[in-house]
Amino acid sequence: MGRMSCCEKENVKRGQWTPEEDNKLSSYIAQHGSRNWRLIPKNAGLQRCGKSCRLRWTNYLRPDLKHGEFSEVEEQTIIKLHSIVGNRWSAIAHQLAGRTDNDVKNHWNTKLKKKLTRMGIDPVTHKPFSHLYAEITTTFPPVQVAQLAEATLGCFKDEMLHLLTKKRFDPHQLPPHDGPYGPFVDAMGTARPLDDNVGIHGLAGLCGIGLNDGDGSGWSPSMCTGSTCTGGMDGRDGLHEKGEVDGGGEAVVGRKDSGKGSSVFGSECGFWDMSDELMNTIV
DNA sequence: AAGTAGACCAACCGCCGGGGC
DNA sequence: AGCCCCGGCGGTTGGTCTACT
Repeated sequence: MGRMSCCEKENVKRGQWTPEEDNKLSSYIAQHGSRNWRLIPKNAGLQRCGKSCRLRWTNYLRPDLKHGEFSEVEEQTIIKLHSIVGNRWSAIAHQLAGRTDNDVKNHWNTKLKKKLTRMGIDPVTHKPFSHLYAEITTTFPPVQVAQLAEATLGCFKDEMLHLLTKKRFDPHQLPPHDGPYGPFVDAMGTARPLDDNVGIHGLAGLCGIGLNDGDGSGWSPSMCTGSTCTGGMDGRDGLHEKGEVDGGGEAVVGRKDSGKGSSVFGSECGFWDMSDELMNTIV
């Protein structure tokens, strides 16, 4: 039995905020500040939980917020920062005056992810799909390539299927290998044997797809969120959050302790050129 | 005109870390 | 040291709007 959420403890209202509630909250905070969110709804005469008030204030009512469309510059900034810090929306939002983490997250999920996909770039790894395709076809036998293609349905199916139908797997082009299909060459160019529990899952992480262990029957497009790898890795943001691959390259994207980044994408993808100054402010 | 699907976004949920006791 | 509360965060949900059939 878990602890009740703050909104369950009291008889509080939920759902959309009314203009009167907004007025009450805004005027209370203007007078008394925003310390102690637990007391604010009580003192302001609101039947809301403190958490809901805080969210309403930080995401909508704060006077310094921008509410309009994201500019091209803002979008570029989000993409660049996401390529470095991953889904750390608050860190990204701090670099954008007047934008909240919720704004950034929503904009990423609804617009930018699709934009990158249309450009042929995997929004999870920020690598071109062609790069991923090369990794797939030089690493896996045809059966697994087909499975990957199937698992990719629902994620980036158009891009991947196009690529996967252009070239077939050629076992003779495999590099020398230690494991059943040779070492898994990850995003960092680091060779990993498949039996170290990273191989196919690592690739799945690169593709943003989820995989099951076992007989292969668990392949399912529904497992794929498009932005996170929900199977086989850490279930959250596998490659990013865990820093699965050591050595300090793309795979450190999103690591909270990452101290690198400015040149991370520049050489491999010819992609982003993040200034160290900007990096230092967010990492 | 009605129904449906997809896009968008505000709000909620659950987890985590920090601080106070 | 352990517990509790609070605030912050990222992921997810659900309502509304719009475009399409």
